[in-house]
Amino acid sequence: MTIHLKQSEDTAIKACNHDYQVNCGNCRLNSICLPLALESDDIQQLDDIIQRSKPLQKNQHLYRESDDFQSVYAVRSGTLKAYKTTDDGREQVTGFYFPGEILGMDGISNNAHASSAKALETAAICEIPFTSLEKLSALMPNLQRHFFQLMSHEITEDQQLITLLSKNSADERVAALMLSISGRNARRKLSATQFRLPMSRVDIGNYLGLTVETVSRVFSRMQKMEVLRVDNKEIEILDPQGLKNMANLGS
Amino acid sequence: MTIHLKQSEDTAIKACNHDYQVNCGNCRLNSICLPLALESDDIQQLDDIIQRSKPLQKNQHLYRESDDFQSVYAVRSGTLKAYKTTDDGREQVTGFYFPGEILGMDGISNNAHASSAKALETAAICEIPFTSLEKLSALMPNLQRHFFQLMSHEITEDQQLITLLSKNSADERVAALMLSISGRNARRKLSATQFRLPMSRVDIGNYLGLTVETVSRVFSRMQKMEVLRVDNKEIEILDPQGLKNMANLGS
DNA sequence: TCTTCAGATTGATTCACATCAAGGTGAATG
DNA sequence: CATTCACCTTGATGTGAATCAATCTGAAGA
Repeated sequence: MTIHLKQSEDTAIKACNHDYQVNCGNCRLNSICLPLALESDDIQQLDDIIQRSKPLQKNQHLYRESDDFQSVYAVRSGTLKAYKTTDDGREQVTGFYFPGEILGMDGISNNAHASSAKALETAAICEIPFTSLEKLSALMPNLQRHFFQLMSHEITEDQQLITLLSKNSADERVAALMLSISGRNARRKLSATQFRLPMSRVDIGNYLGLTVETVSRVFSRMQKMEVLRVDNKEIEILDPQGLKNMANLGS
Repeated sequence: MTIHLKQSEDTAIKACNHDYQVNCGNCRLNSICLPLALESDDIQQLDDIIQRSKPLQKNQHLYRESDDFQSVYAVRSGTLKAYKTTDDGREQVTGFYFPGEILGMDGISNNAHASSAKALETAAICEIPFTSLEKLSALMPNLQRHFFQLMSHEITEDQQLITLLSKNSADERVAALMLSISGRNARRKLSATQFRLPMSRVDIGNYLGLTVETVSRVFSRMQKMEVLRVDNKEIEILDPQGLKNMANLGS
């Protein structure tokens, strides 16, 4: 069992429930989140525009496609998925967002959210009103730069996914996702080899352009090859190099 | 033959060869390009930071993956493709860029270009040094806003492509691309129904996650169904509604 | 004019993943 | 404690696009 791995984040959720005084300055994630590039007095100003409300429950929406765009959001704890609904009613998952990551930037272009975002588990969110962020950006070159970089990063991530969908096999896609989640855990000082997947097999398949059955078979195959240990949503990477080889991306 | 359709742009290329005094103020594309949101005296300031050099020849690179990031670029005439090279040497086309469109924004995130860009035909380019653009953006809220929107738009476009690759059949993908090109032509006041594809079948297939053979077969099928007339790179959309149905996106 | 060569088309065959179908598992609920 | 239901797994079969293999086309160059 890897319950203990989640402990630090669960604690964070509780802390936030009891203590609405959380701020960017003392946030455990400030080295990977928006404040990353700022001096402490600038952080204070950023902090002043950020709104923290009570946590989202599992399956609650943060925003819906075509909602008015007002804010971008930082994940403080929990995980969200972003998805678009196609005209024939099907769903396309466009991304998963972990603590320290920013979502909602696709809404800037049309002043309306281009996708929906819902919590995969209880999630605490920092809301950053966009007009305030714009004004602050004009005053703080580092913030402006950092936000440009965040958006650019989202573009490169999407391009990675495009390549994955267009060129890679089912095995490679799943391996790449596991490596991505592992890396994002490491960034937050959590285990890179043991973690709990916050999303269902359906979501994984949807995100990777595969069916549930295929995802399930890939996991079984990886387990047989002793690259991964899979126990429902608990994942242990047994052979990181093997997984990288399987992903067939970076050597 | 649809040679006359290209005439306005060919003329633009010649004008630019002979006349390096082109500027944003008198540019035919200023209503769809970066100056879009600006007053005329602001346009002048933007114009001052823009560098125009001699046109790129077919197959010349504008920048290469991992080149130092210095500038973003606006296409004044011609077409470019952006592509990434995967670690095993294969190529993934991530976008096509037509006149009035901005490319290079994926380089902001790491101060290095995340993809390469090469000209599919002779192309005139406006280079916009990014540090200058940043400074100007801090002074002109409209410019900052517009540039945020441009990046956000790139994100939503990439998400469209992700959905296309993940959910749609070969027929649907090709139909969607034809509609996209048609729409972008219309935006530039060119014919929405007759145009010349600037890219090869290989590039189309690569972009859409299909092989050349499949692309070719789809074109043949569309021709048989009298939705499209295809003569090598010359395309005529005979039945726009039929094409939309085929794309199976917006009703 | 003939040659060459890259790009495009068309047909035959194969294969990876989707689809269809049938259980299995475990957390939530009465 | 039994029931339900969402989620996951595994197996059998089908299929759309990839692959393999020719051939065609037209522009560029000798």
